[in-house]
Amino acid sequence: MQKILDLISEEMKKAFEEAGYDAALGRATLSNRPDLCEYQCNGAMAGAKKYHKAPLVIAQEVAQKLTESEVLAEVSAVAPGFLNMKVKESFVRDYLRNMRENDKFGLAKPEKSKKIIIDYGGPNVAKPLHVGHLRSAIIGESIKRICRYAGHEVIGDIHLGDWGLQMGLIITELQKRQPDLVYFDDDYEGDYPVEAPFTIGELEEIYPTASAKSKEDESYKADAMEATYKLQSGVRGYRALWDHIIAVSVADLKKNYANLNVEFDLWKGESDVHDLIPGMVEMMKRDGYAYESDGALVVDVKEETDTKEVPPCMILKSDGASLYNTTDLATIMDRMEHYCPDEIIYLTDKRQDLYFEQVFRCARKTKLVNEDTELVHIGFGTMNGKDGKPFKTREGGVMRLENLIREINEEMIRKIQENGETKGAAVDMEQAQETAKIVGLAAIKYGDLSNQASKDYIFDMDRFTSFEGDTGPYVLYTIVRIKSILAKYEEQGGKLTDIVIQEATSESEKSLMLELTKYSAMMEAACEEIAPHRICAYIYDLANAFNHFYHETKILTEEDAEKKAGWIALLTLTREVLETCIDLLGFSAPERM
RNA sequence: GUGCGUUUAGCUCAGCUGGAUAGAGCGUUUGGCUACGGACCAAAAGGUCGGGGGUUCGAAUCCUCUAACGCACGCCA
Repeated sequence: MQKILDLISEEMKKAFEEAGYDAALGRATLSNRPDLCEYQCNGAMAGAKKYHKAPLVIAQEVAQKLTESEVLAEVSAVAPGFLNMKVKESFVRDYLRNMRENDKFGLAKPEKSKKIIIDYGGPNVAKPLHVGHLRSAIIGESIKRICRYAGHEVIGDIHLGDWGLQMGLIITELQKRQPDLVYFDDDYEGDYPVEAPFTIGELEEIYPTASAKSKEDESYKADAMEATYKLQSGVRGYRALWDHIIAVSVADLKKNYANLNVEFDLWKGESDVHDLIPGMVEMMKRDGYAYESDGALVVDVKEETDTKEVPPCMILKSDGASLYNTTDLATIMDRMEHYCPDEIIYLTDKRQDLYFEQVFRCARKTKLVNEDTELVHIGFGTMNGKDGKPFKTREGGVMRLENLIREINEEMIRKIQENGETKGAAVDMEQAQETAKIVGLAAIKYGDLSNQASKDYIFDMDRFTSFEGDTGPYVLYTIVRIKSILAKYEEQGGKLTDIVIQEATSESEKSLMLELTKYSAMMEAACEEIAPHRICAYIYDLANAFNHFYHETKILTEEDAEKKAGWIALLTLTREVLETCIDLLGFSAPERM
């Protein structure tokens, strides 16, 4: 299905051509003066020089050709040469009817369906999630859903941090505390227990303790490095212990991500590519890419056209150990082999921009990726507190994600109760909690996604949880309101099937309809630019347009049955579009709130 | 030092790829509840788009210089 702007442009281009001008001048755009018109075309001004004619004359000639248009109701030429247009009610009606009948409201399929891997989340095992993980999860999940909806094959991979020194630290601390565990007995040959010798709570306490000790105590650190080495070289007991750590930690992570409505297709980690590293390093040396510099193994990634200094990409540290770069490169190799994606998208903090530039260049130079596989880094900004500095707890520590979510939920419950009380209705606590969870998540996600990902943003709990203004709860409220009307219509014996949208009979109705027609163009842009914030801006406008229409129109008491049914059809489409959009943002609407 | 990013209303942010009078929300002021959900709607006030120069019919948007702030620049991830 063609986008509405393309249809209007086509009409315009024909008119330009008929009037003897270049058709390309006929490109129509949305009006930026809604008080004057709905759409505009500035081609007459652009063509003035080429044709040595006053722009207004050109515009008038073109407008002349459109008096019989099926699409445009009004076309006027205005000084200095604008073409102002209004579209026909029947045209809009037909467009919306088509939207309802088409899959995805008529969104065109991509020219080529790509296979895309999205690498997001990136938590470390045995460490609690904190607010720093929030953006990667929220933005990554939304991008995954948008790309998938647009028609691409998308694989989301959590890319766990599960293989570094941190694992050695945990094992070391465990050994100090429980030296008698069979895992530490080198002579033990039997099966290891199925049950882990620790809980997630203990694990989360062990890591920071061990980390602190290793910073103060050299010999402790040496032990941890030794343990890391033994783990990585496959010592049985260490490996079994590691399995426990992963299992306990992953179970907890799954629970936490599920609460965020975030789902990964793959739970791979750094450990999965450990065995690939020696071969990869060998290849890089053999093919002459890697060389030794200051004891470390590096690959040059400078390019002639660089205006900045790009340091070489380090493959191995001077002690021979692998590092982040190494596992990332090996992961690329692994992904190429198993999935052969057209594109890999990484979501991390934007401070890692240069780092990814190096890794991508290195992967290309050493031919780890196909030439036509795109590597994309999407760097997001920092989540700041109201003071404009990185978000912290009141005490100044790192805020755990669970606590942040709990605070939001408590605030939501308070608001729901308040509302119930002012209405005089009894508040069902269980239902209130369920609703608070849904609305709270929308508040957090909308608050994040409505900003451009690459920018820092201020996390303002009061603002995000408000039901007024440009917020998640406001959008949900609008959806709930529509649902409520549709339910009443059915109660009154109306049917939601076999009804069709009619021509608009009021300004506010037409505005709502025109807002709906923008859907495809918005979605294409959101996907192409990988920009969830466009969806947020759109549903906010759409919700506003609906509320405006709603306020002016008595729907259920309308006596003309066809008109009433047309409105119900319009509401149904509005609801479907809104719900589709919020699903792509990663949240949903409750039945009541 | 080099590079990247940011700078738009009191605050938080948009600005659809160069168009007319730069838009929202919050906050402030004002009006609307005999309710299809007022958790809403309507209206007002509020801006030399960091600053200078340039490109052109026309610039928040493109080029250039400049300022402030943030970030990154080989053995962390």
